[in-house]
Amino acid sequence: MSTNQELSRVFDQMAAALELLGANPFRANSNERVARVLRDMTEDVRAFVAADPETARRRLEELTGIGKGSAAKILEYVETGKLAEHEELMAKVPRGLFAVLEVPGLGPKAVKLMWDELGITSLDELTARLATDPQAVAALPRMGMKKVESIRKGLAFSAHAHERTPLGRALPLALRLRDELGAVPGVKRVDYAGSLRRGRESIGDLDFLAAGGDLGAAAERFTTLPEVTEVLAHGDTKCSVRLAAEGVAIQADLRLVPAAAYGAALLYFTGSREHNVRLREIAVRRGMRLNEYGLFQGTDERPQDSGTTPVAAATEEEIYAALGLPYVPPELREDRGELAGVPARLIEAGDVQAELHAHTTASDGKLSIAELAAAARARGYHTLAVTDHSPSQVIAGGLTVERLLEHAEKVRAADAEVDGITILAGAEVDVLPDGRLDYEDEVLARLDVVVASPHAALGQDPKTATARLLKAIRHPLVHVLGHPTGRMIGRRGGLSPDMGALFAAAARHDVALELNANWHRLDLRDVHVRGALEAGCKIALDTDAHREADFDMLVYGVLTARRAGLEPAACVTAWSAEKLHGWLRSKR
DNA sequence: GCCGTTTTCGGCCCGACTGTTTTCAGTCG
Repeated sequence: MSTNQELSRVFDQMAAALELLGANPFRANSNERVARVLRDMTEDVRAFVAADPETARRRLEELTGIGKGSAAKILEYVETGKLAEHEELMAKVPRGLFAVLEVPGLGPKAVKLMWDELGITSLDELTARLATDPQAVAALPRMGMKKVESIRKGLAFSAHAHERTPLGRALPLALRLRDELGAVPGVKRVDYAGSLRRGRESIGDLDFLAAGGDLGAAAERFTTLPEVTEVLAHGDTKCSVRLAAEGVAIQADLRLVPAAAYGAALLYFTGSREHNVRLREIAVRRGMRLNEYGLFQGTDERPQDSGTTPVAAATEEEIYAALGLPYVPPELREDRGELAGVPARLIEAGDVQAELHAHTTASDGKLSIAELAAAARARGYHTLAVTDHSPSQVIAGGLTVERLLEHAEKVRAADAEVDGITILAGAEVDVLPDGRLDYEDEVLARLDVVVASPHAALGQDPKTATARLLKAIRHPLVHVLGHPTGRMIGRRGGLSPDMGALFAAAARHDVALELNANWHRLDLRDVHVRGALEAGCKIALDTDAHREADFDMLVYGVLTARRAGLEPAACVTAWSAEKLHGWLRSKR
């Protein structure tokens, strides 16, 4: 685990402990915020504290959400490996209570009450007490048998409560359901919102929003879809169901909203929660009130109930404008400083014109050179690099030097034959555990494109991993560092190198960092792409295609890239043929 | 604990829903 991850856990634990001890809730909240800022940071705190502690302290204090107190705590933890306040708090709160706090329906007040009055300090103790003596729990203030029942249900559900669905499974399902709902007569508009609309790499549940005439029909359709396994709620303005389809089990909500307030509702249900909080704070400062019904003049409670006409409500754009803010695309709504300014134009799928990372049947792909080229050309690409695996990838059919050179000949022959696209001879060469590459330099020099990627020894410690990847970046024949961490979402964490050092080296040596669009990977991840851009790096948005349908993975990479603020100019695969080819040749 | 284009002190987003209540606290998103 990186130091940033360790620290964000420390602050999260302090926040939970403060809640359980009944401290000032705003103090607990600010610890949570520090945890989030640390999670989103692209730089390794350990590295920049080591470089110069006083500069580090000043730069930490400049971050919104981190003040003098928290900055000092971060330094204390990095320099000594522990934090006195954290240890004091952990000594006061039994460890098992943190798991109890995770049970849906149980919050800090109820957990503290059961701890104080009944001595319950773990999930096991809670389960046992509910089995043997539910009346004792029901008799506590503001409890009752219904509350006991809901805790029982929450306990049964809590093992799965935090499971998230990968973006690549959630998006196709959501698109299909959106189209089904949109086809219901009377429905004028349907969108998915929530973390899916923001393009997060994994999704908690699906949120749909509908407006139009007969919304009862939309609700009826939604709750009787063939994928529905359970209807959780079916009201006038909201329906909730559980869905199972294509290996995905997920909760989905449909909200029915009036067309006049569609933008306010879309803004509200898209989130993130933290972004919405910032917007409402700005509204209050300007003497207005923002909720899911609109932006209202004045700060009265529930202005929508008194028939007040909102200042803005129909579209998201007019709400941002009325707040005096730039329109923020959904992917950037994470309270990571987006209200201070957004990129002029985020990258779109249509901007991508080249694929620099793709495999054929020569290694582990499913397409011939000609088929791969046809698939790339069909998507309007001007350039395709054929980059099969190197010898260390035995399972993937990595090519020996002899086979590689033969393969490159065939690629060049295909390039001469096929019109409308340039086919380049390349390789995805392994970055070996010690940072050497899997082909000799004289072999690499004969290729048009070299993508260097780590595949093995992904459990290396951060220091070794940093040295390994730096060596690959400094190699003069490398164009792209492929899926730099090697992580697989939900399966393995991959390498945790010092990203700041990688970004600085990649910028200096003119190596593009890959954003691998395959939804199992999304590597680099969003915050790392952002860090890379801040350091002046180029990004190669690639699909790592092994079969035709893999080209469609681009959409996941684009969403991730947009979350990082990527503009077309910084993306080598969005460049014109002339510019891209010139850059590739500059390394030969 | 953090923050400031009204503030360095006194605030800190907003509404729905549930279950417990005679007016509202707790939880959730």
